[in-house]
Amino acid sequence: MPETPRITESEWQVMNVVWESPPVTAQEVTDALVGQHDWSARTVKTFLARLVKKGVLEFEVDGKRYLYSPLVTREQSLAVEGKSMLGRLRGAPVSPLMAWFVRHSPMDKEEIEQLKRLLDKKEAEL
Amino acid sequence: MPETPRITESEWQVMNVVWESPPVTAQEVTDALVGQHDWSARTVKTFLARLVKKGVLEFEVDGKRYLYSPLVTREQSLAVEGKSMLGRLRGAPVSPLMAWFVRHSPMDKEEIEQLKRLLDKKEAEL
DNA sequence: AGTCGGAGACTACAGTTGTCGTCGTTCCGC
DNA sequence: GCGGAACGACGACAACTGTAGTCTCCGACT
Repeated sequence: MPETPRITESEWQVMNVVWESPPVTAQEVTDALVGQHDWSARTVKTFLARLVKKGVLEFEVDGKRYLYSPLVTREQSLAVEGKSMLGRLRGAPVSPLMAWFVRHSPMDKEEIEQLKRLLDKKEAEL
Repeated sequence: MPETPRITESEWQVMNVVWESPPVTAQEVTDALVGQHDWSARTVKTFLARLVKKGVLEFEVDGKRYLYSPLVTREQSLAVEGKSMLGRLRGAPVSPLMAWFVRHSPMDKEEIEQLKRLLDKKEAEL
C-alpha cells in the first residue's frame, strides 16, 4: 500500500468537491466552497496546490486552466482518518465514538440496516 | 457548552494515561509512554504543559511535583473529534467510516449488542 | 548546612496549516 | 496583433505541532 497521505480538515473540503465530479477546475471548486467557508479564491488555490504536492490530486492542463482529478478515493482517505482515530484511542474502545456518530449524524434506513448486518457478521466471527 | 478544546494526536496519548488513573505525576505519564512512543521525557513534559495551558488538564502541587488531573472527560474529547469528522465529511454519509471501524477495530460482544440497540432505536425514530 | 538530582519553566526550531498577496504568463476578444 | 482578465507559481506570515535542550529552584541525603 503506497501510503495515502494525511489531509487536513480544510483540504477535505476541497477534496469533497473534487470527489463529487472530477475533473474540476479551480474555478468550480472555488464556486462550491466560497460562501460555505469564508475563504478567498486564493486560499482555495493554495489548497489545490498543496493537495497536488501531497500527491492526492493530479491535474491535466486544459488551455490556461488545470483540470484536477483525485489520485486517492474518499474511501482511502476515510481509512486514513480511521487509523488516526484508532491511534488516538490507543486501545480504548471505539464504540463510544461510534455511538456518538449514531446519535449525531444523519443516516437513512439503508445505511442503518447495512451497519447492523456488518455488526452481526462481526459478532458471528467472535 | 463551554468549548472543549481540540487536542492533537500526541496529546491524546498523554490524556489517555491521565484519564486512566488520575491524578498522575509527570513521571507516571512518562513511564507509561516512553517505550510505546519514541519520545524523550522532556517531550512528555511539554505536552503536559500544553494541555494545562489549553485548559484540559489541571494540577495540584505535591511537594516539588505536580499531580495532574483531567478537566474534560474522554467522552467530551471524543465528541470534539466526532464533530471534526462530520466537518470533514460535510454532509457525505458517515456510514462508510463506521463500517471501517467495525471492520478494523476490536469490539466485544457487549459493545456490538449495544451499538445494534442504538441503531434500532435510531431506525425507529425515522 | 551544602549539594546534587530531579521537577517544572522557559526557550528553540523546523514543519504543517490556515490565510492570503503579488508576479509573470497566457488565452480570448476586439 | 494587442491589451486586459484570468490562471497558476511563488512568497509570506502567524499559529499550532512535534520534538527537545537549558535554566533555575527546591527538597532530600549526607
